[in-house]
Amino acid sequence: MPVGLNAEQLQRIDEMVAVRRKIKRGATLFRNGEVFTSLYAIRTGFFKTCVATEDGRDQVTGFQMAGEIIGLDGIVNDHHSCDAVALEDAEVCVMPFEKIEELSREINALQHHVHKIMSREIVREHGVMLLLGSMRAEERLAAFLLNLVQRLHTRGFSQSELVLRMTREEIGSYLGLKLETVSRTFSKFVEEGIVEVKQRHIRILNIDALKSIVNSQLDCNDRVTTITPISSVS
Amino acid sequence: MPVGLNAEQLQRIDEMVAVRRKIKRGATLFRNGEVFTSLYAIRTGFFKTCVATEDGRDQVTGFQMAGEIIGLDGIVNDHHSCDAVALEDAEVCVMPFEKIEELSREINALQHHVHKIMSREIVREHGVMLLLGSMRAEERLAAFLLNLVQRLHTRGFSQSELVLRMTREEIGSYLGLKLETVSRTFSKFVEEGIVEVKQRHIRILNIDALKSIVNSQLDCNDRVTTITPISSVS
DNA sequence: TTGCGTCGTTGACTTGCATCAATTGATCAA
DNA sequence: TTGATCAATTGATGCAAGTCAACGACGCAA
Repeated sequence: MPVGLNAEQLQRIDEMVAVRRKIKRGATLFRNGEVFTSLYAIRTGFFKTCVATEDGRDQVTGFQMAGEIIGLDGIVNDHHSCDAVALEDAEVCVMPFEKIEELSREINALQHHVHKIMSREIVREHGVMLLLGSMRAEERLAAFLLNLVQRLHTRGFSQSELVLRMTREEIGSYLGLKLETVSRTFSKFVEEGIVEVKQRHIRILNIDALKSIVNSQLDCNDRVTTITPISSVS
Repeated sequence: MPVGLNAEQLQRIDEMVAVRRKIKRGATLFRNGEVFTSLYAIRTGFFKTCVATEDGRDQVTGFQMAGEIIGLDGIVNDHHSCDAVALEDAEVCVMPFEKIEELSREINALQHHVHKIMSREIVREHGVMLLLGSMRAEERLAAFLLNLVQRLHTRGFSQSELVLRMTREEIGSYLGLKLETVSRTFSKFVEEGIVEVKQRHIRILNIDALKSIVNSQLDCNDRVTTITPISSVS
């Protein structure tokens, strides 16, 4: 991950991430309450993390894909405070946190890398708070799709097509909406010619329309005139 | 902060936090876009942090008080991604992040302490996501009050009385509600005898009622019968 | 004191999303 | 294939919170 390391340092990092673990679809990598020992780097597969209240409500706090780090929530109290569930068969690198701390005392680049990962997660969550606190259903779903497709694109996938690994209900939980609202909003986007939806297969037809939905509710009246000419509304 | 350090280590940490900075009420400690150099430990005063979209909406992401650390958002990109505004005259310790990294390579306890602080922030934000994603107005406000009073209590203040340092609008922004809704919800709590409200002075009359509001929407029908006998409804 | 600006409360009305419910489509095992 | 189960769509209806607006309370400066 970091660059500019010598052979010995690389070797030691390699050793740290040597242990792998496979998780079947539907199984949990860790659960709320379990003792925290390690962070996990996702090699393949797709996860959701979620927190729950006593009374059974739960909230998806994020979806994680290859290359992302999972388990940071466990550091504070030596116990995990959320569940990590595989949404498809997955494989992770197990990185014992004590090892990480030990190595990052010696390798400055690793130390800083770890700090960045945690800070990035904090900033990501700020974004989610903004979404949940001030956006309307359409904006939330548009932001969600843009975020997903962007992350997939950096991993070499298409900019315009994606396969959702999660149900409408899970999307809804993440976005603070009910599954029916998610479904209706998808349908609305389809009507407007912004996306094509075949079950979990999504094709983005007008990415600019999505972007303009996200960063302006002010434009909500402009939208029809701004977007319609571009999009393929019949 | 951490314990079990020798004299020399304590000395070096003391040096790191030696620089102070005063911020007047309404002034910013840092702003979105500014270069990140330091974390700040709040000595006195009260802050809010907020993020904004291009189109001018903004979202309060947290309220911070004495003893808490602010600025973690800046680590990822070497630039801050939110604003920190003093809600009352404040003083902070300026802790250059390079120094923190340097020292925490040598002092294990400090290293782990830093990791815990970041992890705690991540977990806190999970809680806010749960609040924003799945709670109703009353639950949000009750959770907010309980959280504030609990944090104040650990700082030696009353368990039942508090002075809000922020406006209804700022509370609303944090909770994903409009200021009118915050105001109405306060009024509702007053009617039910759960709190006393005189402008920003809040007295909690029935903390159990607040707690039961937070962790059950299931009980929403029980509530009247469960709570009324205890509370001082006239 | 007066006037002014900010903050807070309350009422009347609207609306976006939730809720409830029915139906269709997909997946999979027998 | 067939039934069973789960996921997704769509419609009808209700309600919590938003919006708009008026007013009151407080602090501050002239």
